[in-house]
Amino acid sequence: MRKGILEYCILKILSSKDSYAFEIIKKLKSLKLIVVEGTLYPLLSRLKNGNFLSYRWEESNQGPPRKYYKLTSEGEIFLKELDNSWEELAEAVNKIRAIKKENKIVLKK
Amino acid sequence: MRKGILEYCILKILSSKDSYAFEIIKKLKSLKLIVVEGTLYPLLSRLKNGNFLSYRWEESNQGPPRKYYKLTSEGEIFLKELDNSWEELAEAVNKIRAIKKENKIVLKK
DNA sequence: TTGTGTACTTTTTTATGCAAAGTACTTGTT
DNA sequence: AACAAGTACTTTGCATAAAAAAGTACACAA
Repeated sequence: MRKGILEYCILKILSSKDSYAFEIIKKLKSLKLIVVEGTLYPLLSRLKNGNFLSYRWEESNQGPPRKYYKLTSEGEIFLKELDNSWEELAEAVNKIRAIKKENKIVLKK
Repeated sequence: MRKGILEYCILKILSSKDSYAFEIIKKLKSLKLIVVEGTLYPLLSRLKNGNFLSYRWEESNQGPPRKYYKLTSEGEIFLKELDNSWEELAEAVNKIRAIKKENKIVLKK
């Protein structure tokens, strides 16, 4: 439904610190959000193609080079929109969660 | 991502009161969750085919007959699972929302 | 040299959600 | 009588998103 929750999480994480895919996956896992590579890499590419992210390569001393992603100014604006969407969604769902069970009328003998 | 938010909302609404599609749409709209028929009807069918819902027909005095959906016992169990999923998701997202922007070291002259 | 951990990429499948168009009943308006 | 508007359910077809799966490649340790 209101798509973009994962996108929102990724952008939010990147807004605090430039990061690369593998690190993002580890962070999400530590927060109990299972995300696999097959989901994250295409998502990052989409965000980059949409001009919400840019990247640079950096060497690593323990493995292959890393692609560090960074929010663009468009990305920051988009992040604010997603922030509002999340609040609206959470509010709506919480209202639904608060719905009381309707009392059925039970006829006494 | 963690699919099932709409499903969750529908089941939760039905758990409080048997209802029909048109009424559910109106309720969701009033909560600012835009849902259209093309989304809801197939979703209700899927839930029925999965044995989470059953239905009965009821005449209406102002329009065509209505299909009232009702949670099955399997549906109640599924609803509890979705309830947990939502809590986990909301908790994870809120943790991400709380991430502080990293201070960049600025060298003074 | 074999395995493990790191890291990115691509392809394929599945499911979700929406747009759009269609059927059909009731009530009110011209 | 004809038509529009509101109610109510159904189906089809498309676009996108997420997951599964398989692949490439580097570093290091046993």
